[in-house]
Amino acid sequence: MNELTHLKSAGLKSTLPRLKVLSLFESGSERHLSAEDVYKKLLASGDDVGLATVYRVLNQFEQAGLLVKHHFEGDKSVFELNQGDHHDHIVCLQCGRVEEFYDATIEQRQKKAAAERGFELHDHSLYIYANCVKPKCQFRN
Amino acid sequence: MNELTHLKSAGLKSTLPRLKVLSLFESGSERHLSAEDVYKKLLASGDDVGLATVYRVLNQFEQAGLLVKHHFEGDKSVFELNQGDHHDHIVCLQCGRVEEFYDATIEQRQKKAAAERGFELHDHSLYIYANCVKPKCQFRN
DNA sequence: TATGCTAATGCTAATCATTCTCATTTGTAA
DNA sequence: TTACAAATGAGAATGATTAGCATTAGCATA
Repeated sequence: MNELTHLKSAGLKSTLPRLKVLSLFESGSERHLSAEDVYKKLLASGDDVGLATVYRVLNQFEQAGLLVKHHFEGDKSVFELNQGDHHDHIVCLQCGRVEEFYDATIEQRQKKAAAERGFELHDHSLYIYANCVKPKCQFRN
Repeated sequence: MNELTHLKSAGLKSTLPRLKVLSLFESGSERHLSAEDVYKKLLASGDDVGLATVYRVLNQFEQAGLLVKHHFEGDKSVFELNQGDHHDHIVCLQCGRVEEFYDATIEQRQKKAAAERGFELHDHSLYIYANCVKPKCQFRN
């Protein structure tokens, strides 16, 4: 299933801005991008889409299930391609690097915690804030 | 250790706005309050402090370790008294009710997940979004 | 392939939470 | 009581995100 099909099946017209945003995520240079990031990257590559459009498209893609939105510490939200595999995130407080992880036990205990208290689990967000170490960590970007 | 001592040991002058904010949290009518909430409650009880002061005081209290700040889904942050016991939160998507829980296994697996990937865990945030059921849930407030 | 309609885009202005500025007021230590 | 730094209050400023609206571009049809 390619970009075009993705858009169609989400009931979205295949427009230039949408294709560009989508292929930016699929190019995979960086997995987690904010609206601002996307906007700048597109400008840098000569494609000029409006910032408002970027916001709109990102939200539509999230609704359509093509992207997932996250709120890391701080204010702005970031998006990543939805590849069907749920995972949580570890964020380096110094360099901002993000690593993904999945822990079946944690998932299961959450479900249990909710159930025991009479809640029907809908969703959850788990972010681990940490410091990564020498080779990988590029202090403050 | 009373309010005054708390403030002093945090290097904060004992001022009227600070005492009022602190006792609001200690009165315990509601555990999780946003800056706006605090502001309105103070106004309602005849104490008029500026909104800017509320924000300042809340942040100082957080730095001082008297309060803990959370970012539930949505935009505004909420604060709660820091009683030393770390816990996570389940938030009802319908009525907004918040319940706290602690799961040692989850805590431990998080530490493990970070360590295995070469991170030094500093902090984490875990929110479960769910729907609570009949008796307790007051749909949409 | 040309036409028309609706959805999409791109500005700019508006919102909302939060922070900053700065003149005025208030704790507090001498 | 005095003096001074720290704290407050009001409103302006900020930063991310959204809304409003005139213009443009997909896309289905003739």
